[in-house]
Amino acid sequence: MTRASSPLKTILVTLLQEPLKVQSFAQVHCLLLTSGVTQDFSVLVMLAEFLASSQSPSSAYFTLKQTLIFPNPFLFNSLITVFTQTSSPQSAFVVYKYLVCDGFSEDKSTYPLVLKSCAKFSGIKEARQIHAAATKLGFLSDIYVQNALIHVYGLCNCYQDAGIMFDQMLVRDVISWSCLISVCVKGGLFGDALSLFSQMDVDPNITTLVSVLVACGRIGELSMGRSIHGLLLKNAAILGLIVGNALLDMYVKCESMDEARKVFEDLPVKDVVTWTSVISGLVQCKQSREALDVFHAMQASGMEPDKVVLPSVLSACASLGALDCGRWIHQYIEWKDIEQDVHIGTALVDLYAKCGCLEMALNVFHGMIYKNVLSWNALLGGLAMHEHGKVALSYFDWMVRTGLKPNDVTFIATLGACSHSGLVEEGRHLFASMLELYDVTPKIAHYGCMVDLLGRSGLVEEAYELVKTMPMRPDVLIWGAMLSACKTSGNVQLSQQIIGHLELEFSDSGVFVLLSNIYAANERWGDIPMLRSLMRKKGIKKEPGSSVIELDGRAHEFLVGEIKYPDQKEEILMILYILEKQMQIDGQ
DNA sequence: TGTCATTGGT
Repeated sequence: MTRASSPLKTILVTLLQEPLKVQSFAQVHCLLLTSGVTQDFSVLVMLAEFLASSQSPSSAYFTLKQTLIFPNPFLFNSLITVFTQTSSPQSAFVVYKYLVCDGFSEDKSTYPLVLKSCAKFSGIKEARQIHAAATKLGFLSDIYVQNALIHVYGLCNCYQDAGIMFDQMLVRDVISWSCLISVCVKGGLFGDALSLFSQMDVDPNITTLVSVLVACGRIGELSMGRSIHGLLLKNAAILGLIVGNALLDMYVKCESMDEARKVFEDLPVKDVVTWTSVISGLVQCKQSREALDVFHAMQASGMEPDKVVLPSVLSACASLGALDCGRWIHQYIEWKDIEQDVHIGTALVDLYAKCGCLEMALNVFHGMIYKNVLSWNALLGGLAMHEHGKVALSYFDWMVRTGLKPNDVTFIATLGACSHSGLVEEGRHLFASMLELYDVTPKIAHYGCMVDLLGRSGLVEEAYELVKTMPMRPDVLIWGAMLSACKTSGNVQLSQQIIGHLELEFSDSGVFVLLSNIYAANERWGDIPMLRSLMRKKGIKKEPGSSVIELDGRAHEFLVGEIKYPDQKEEILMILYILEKQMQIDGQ
């Protein structure tokens, strides 16, 4: 091959590395064509990469075609590869179409490459065309093509086609198995993924094990996750970052935080994914204070938070009422120009709503470009909590008008809003519409909302009728709501019936607090020691009440006894006070 | 020169 003079090549290579305007590229292209550099393969590869990253697929294809003396599949494959990596992977398929129309210059490597682009833009129609062409031209027997087809069919939710491809293969390698397992995981078919793993007749590789770990985490298969951990340790002394992160997240999802912490501490290198897994895990396990501590440690280590970790941190702030910390994060998002996607927006709405800043919650909510059901739920929950029943109902109507389908949480929030604002008729109507209009089957929590709504409005008998006709067994929350209703209306007789159920079935300290509340409201002081001895007999201990306050941006938890009157727990404290007093009287 | 892998909110 004739090599171009080295200085000219250097100049051209430099020019190709610059982001050029089309006009000046034309000049560079002239130089390329006239200098003989086009016979230098490495320059041609650079040209192909340059074209795909800066021009339309048609212009890139035809420019490359003009430049080549002999058509070369490798260079067209480079075009396809680079287009696949851009934000418009469809362009890769356009290049493939031109290749097919010209009737030359594709090879067997073209098929996996262009199928990968289809997987990226979910082009099932395009993938089927490629499948047909590969069959016709005899490329289907290539294991790379087969594996790529399994992948693309799986990602386009055509699991049956992926399975058929897999079954038709005469020889399957570890990639074939990994492809099918990973598409099962992506499609939420975690059980299928694990069953495929158990059927594997070749040794799994690291990638396979990562997919299997994800499946274990999602269905809480802790023991299998642990055995994969053992398998990994046998093969590598130190876990790589992706494998370590997958392992860590498996323990997190299985809520085995001690093991998760151990993996976390042993990881020699941590990235933002590592920190995110631990923080979101702690939030899910209701350890929000620890989550904020880890977040502060993450910042101290110099790791920059991103748009994925921040919703979890905001959620921790929301559940602790750590408004200052949440506000700081909101400012940080604006300062660092972090994309305010639907996750971040929803987490901010939730934070402000839970902390009682409804105006801010509404501001953020209305500023969101895209809202999903969870965004509306966060707002509705906030409105419910702060007794804006009518406003919540109008937002509910608005949500439905936008075409979004409410889910079960939407109804819990909206029924709760009715309950807190005493909107009985509206609540009844909403409850009836759940299944009828929105295809959402009422769960026990929805019955709980209705019992609460009716009970708070003094309709104890109607609430009890509803409990009796429920399609499921009433749980402790339902009876708790009934007892509260009895307390409000002073219906001791009905409460006795309910207590009968409770004494037999439940051992929850909250119910006993409610019971004592009823006795106290009816001045039945004599029954309280009976209650207390029943608690002792059933081995029930009252969990200490707790509250959290924020000081200098840090959340601090206080147990009962450490501070005198944590306002949120005032009612429980009062009851405990009554119980203690009664004990003192008994003792005298 | 081609096929498979990690983190998110009510």
